[in-house]
Order: sequence, then C-alpha cells, then structure tokens
Amino acid sequence: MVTIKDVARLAGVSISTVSRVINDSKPVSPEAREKVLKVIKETGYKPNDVARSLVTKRSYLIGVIVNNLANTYVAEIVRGIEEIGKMYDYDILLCSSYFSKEAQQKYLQLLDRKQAEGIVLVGYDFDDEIIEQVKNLNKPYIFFTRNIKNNINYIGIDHFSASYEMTNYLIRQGHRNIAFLGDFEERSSVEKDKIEGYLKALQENELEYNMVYTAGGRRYSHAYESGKEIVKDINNFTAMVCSNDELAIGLMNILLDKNYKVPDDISIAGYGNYQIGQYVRPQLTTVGEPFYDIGAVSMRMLIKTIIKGEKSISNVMELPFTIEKRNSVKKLDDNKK
Amino acid sequence: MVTIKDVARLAGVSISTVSRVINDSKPVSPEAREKVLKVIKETGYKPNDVARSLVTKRSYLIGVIVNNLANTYVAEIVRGIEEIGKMYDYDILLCSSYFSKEAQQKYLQLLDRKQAEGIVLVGYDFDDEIIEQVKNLNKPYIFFTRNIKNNINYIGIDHFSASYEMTNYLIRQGHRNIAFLGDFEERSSVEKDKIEGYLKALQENELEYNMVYTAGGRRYSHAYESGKEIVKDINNFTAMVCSNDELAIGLMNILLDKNYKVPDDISIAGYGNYQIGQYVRPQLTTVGEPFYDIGAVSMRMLIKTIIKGEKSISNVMELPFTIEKRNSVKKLDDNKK
DNA sequence: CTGAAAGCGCTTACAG
DNA sequence: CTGAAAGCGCTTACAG
Repeated sequence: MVTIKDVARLAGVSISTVSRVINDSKPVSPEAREKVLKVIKETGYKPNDVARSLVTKRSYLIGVIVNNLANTYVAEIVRGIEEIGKMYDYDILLCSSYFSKEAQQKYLQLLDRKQAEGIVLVGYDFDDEIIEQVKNLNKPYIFFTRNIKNNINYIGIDHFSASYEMTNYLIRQGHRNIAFLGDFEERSSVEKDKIEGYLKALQENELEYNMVYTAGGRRYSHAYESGKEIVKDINNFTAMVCSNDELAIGLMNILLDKNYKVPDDISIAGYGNYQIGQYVRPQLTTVGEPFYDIGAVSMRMLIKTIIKGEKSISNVMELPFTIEKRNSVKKLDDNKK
Repeated sequence: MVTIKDVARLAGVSISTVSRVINDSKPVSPEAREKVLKVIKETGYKPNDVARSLVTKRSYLIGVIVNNLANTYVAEIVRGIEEIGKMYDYDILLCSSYFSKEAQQKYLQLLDRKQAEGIVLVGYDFDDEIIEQVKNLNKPYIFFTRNIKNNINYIGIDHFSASYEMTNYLIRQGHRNIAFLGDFEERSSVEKDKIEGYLKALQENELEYNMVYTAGGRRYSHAYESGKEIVKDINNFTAMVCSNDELAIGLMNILLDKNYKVPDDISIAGYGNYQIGQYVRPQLTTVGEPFYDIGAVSMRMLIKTIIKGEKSISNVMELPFTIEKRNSVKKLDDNKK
C-alpha cells in the first residue's frame, strides 16, 4: 500500500505538504502542488481514512439501528437517512437487530467503539434500558418509534390528527358504524393517539358505535388470522380503519378469501402508505406517513447537531401527513344505512 | 474520553498489560488482570476501534453497494449479508447508489479509503468500468447481478432451469399457448437464460406458439403500462410467465382493472418470490429465488476469502430454487383448448 | 509557503 | 508475566 510517506518521498516534499494538498487545508506553492498531484496520480495513492479519523477524531459514521430492513417503511426511512448523509459526506453503519434487545446492546457498544458520531434508532418500541444506554453514549441520537417515552428525541407525524382525519373522511363518505383494528392489546403511545383520534371523530359526529379490535401484532398474518373472528361481527359496521397497512391488507384478504367484497361489503382504510397498498386490488385508502422525509429530516437534524458540536437534539418534530384516497373505501348512498 | 493510558495509570500497570487483558492476547497475572478489569468497569473504558484498526490493519468492515434498498429482494439479500457478517463480527457499510454510476464510483473510492476488507455489489447490471474498478481495488468482492459478465464472481440460481421448470409446470397444467413477458428490449445474460429455458420447454413439448413481449423495464409500472397493449393479444395465449414478480403483478393488475379474470381468463407466473406475491389476490405462482441465502452465502464466501488472506474468490455458485405453486395459475380442462 | 516534530490510541515485537 | 519503545498513517501547531 502506498502511504503519504511514499508520496512525499517521490514528490520530494514533506508529508506536511502532501497532507496540505490532499486536504486543501493551507496554501501550497503551485509547483509543489503539481508534483504531489502527479505522484498521487501515478501511484494511485488514496488517503487512509482510519489514520485520518484517529487524529481528527471524526469518523463521519452514523450508526443506524433498525429491526428489520425488509419492512418497506424501514427501507424508506433508511433511504432518507442515507441520501442526506451522502450530502454531508456521512456514511451509514447499518445494524439490524431483529427485535433483539441483546443485539441492540451489542450494536450500541460497537457503534461507540467504532467512533460513530451519531445514532438513529428505528423501531416499534425500545426498552428503557436501551434508551438509557443510548443516552449514556453521550452522542447525538434520534428515535423513530411507536412508543414515545419521556424526553426522547423523536420525529414523526401527529398520529392523533391523522387518525382523526381519516375517520372523518370515512364519516364524510357516509359511514356511520366504523370500527378500528389496532395492533397489540397493550397500546403503545402512538397507538393510543390513533385510537383517541378515531374516537374523537366519532364523538364529534355524535356517532354512538365504536369498537376497537386488536390483531395481536402488526404483521399481515396477525390481521389475516384475527380477521377470521372479526368477520363474524361484520354486520355491525360498514368501515374499518386499521393501525397500519399490513393489517389492512391482511384484513382485506381474509375478507376477500371469505367472499366478501371490499369496498362493497365493507370499506377498509390503512395507515402508513406502504408501497404495497397500491399493488393490491382494491387499492388501499390510507394515511400517508412521509417515511422518506422522516429519515431525511432526522438525519439532517442529527448532522446539524454534530456539526454544531452539541450533544443532544432538543426538538421533537412533527411532519405533515396526507390522506391517500383510493378505492378500498366506498361512498355510501344516503338511503343506505 | 478515557483511553488505554488512563486505564493503565489508574490500574498501576503498563498500557501493554491493559491491551493484553482487553484482547486476551497474552498471559497476564490474575492480580494485574483484576486491577485492570476493575478500572475498566469503573471508568467505562471502551477501546477505540479506529486506533486498533490502524495498527492491526483490520477494519472488520464490508462495503455493500446496492441500487435501492426499497426493493424487497435487495433488502432480503442485505439481510443475509448482515446476519452472516454479525456471526463473524463484520459490519456493514451500506451504500445505495440508485443506479448512478457516479455514485458507485464514489462509494468504491470511499470503501477503499475506509479500509473496507471486502465488497458486495447488488444490482441489475454493472458498467464495465465499475467492474474494472472493483477488481483494481485488490480486495475480495462478489457480485449479484442480472448481467453476468466474464470472470465476475457471481452467486445466484440457474435461471435457465428455473424458467424451464416453470414453463413446464404451466404446460403440465394444460397450457399450450404460453407467452413470456421480459424486461428490457436489450437482454441481460440472465434474461437470455430465462427466455432460453422458456423456449426449451415449449420446444420439448412440441408447442409451436411462442411469444416474448418486453415491458421496457423491471418495475410494476412498466408491466402495467405495456400491459395495455399486450391485452389486445390476449386471445392468443392462456398463460404468461413474467421475468419478475413486479412485472407479473403489474400485468395482473392491468388485466384485473380491465375486467379480465386471473387465472380464469389467463394464468400468470412470476419470478423471484417477492413478499408481495403472497399479499395480492390471486396469490402469485412464482419461481422462488433464495435471496436471503444468496446474501448469506456470498458473505460467507467473502469472509472466508478475507480470513484466508486471499484476494479473489474463485467459484461461481448456484443455489437451489423452488417453484411456488399458488393460484394465479389455473389448471386447464382437457376439453378446453 | 515549508518541514520537523509531536501526537491521535492503540498493538506488538523485544528484552528482561 | 511485564514494561519501554517503536510504529500504524495521518494532521496540525510551531518555527522559520
């Protein structure tokens, strides 16, 4: 491997001078610069970032801890993180923990040892111990989670309002009996917000019927399975808003497989605007969560914090959401109940 | 930040001794070890991997260059890469190039400077210049691509056989007129293999009809759009095998949207076994490509090569595929043509 | 504008 | 079993 020493020797200058031309950090005479550049080109010299990192104490590395990259929304967030990172010359050290607290702890240690300059954590819920550990790392961090705990730096959308607006949209479409399909029995903070938004809309419209089902999980299969029971109550409501798109599609499919028609027999709304919602038929009406932007904004805040030399990010930021109107929701005639 | 020096001073030993207990690299007296361990615990000392990396010349970093993480199959491959990496204590430096050759070049440089020990490249096609550059890096690398060029290290499945078997399956289901939906006009090596497998099956069964359409791309929208034309020929064939699942679903949806029934009016087979194929209705019959395994096996080969201190991986490996029989393909009655 | 020197935080022969 | 010393490949005051 050719090092800065070799370049200096070959160019007949000191390593200081070589360093200066590489980094453009201080004035160098045109002649010296040219000689150095020539040698660099000839030898194919590339500075060793590890050595540089050791002396500058800058790694330009951001650790990103996710549970599962195969979730499309996670990939979207990571995409946002990466794009912004690239703009500022930061690189991503990717860590998938697959919901294991031990893996998360191990990665946190690792990121510390590798001198990562900041950490982004993406996941449904994080253990208090993990949160504590992140804080103790004493570097900037930011969370994207469904269970927002006290004084965590968080970026996302206003779930109460989103759920409220979606429910209102269904009401405007003529629905009077609207149920909600949640994820876990034990509600995360975000889940609570969604349910409150849903209830608020019903209440404001003086609708008496309300019903919160739980799928027992967040995945397609959870909704597909629990849907087998829910289907028995299907005459009680004409529409259902689901806590996420996977649940919505799982529910839609069990209904379809049991020969119900969506949206003719029942309207379904999702939450998240996962890519797949546009691929299924009927296409899914859903709340648009700007995952890419969430990643991008998080990363920008993180990098700004790092650059300013601060240790922690103060603000909790809420991004705008959208209501994606597609055709899993039907407008009810007035004569129909 | 507490360094090895601080630990040494506090424990009353030399930094050599501290290093030895951290790395368990040489015998240390129990008393010394205990003192050191105690100080480490008290101070929360964590070794700086950057410094360590500089002297050991080992980064334990593998660069992974992908185009777009949001493609589920890419995420699957990365998942395999990461899991195996974790087993060997290697970390992933993630680089998404979004099909930009410039970005790929930039990342290659970066990975070199960061002293990555190996590189995995995942993408549809790579420019010759990129391939050359990868080789010049003089570190182990491996490709997953759809356009396999001479002496590239590649891991994947036998596409000729997979396509051949899928076509045969359709034939066994009673289909006589089977068309193929390819991606680009200009065929990649893998695309050629698929088409040859398709033609071989037809030929062996003495079926005269054959027809290769092209979608002009690999995404859902390409098939959805080109499907508008293909639909005009729909009476010519009873089944279609598509070059990937996104195309299959795009085609399926345009047919559905134009009120054709799948599989009653036409059977559709995909390729890849993307997660989404199980979410759509009808569920997609498809070729199962073991993306997770492809990532895992690639990574294992790469790491073995690194550990053995070799510069290049010799073998090209083919992994087993499956035929996922779901219900987008219908068995034709004998009386029906 | 330039170079010699110190130093970043480690590991590892080497000598004892 | 232990420590002093050299060195990994850089950057950056410092002095000129």
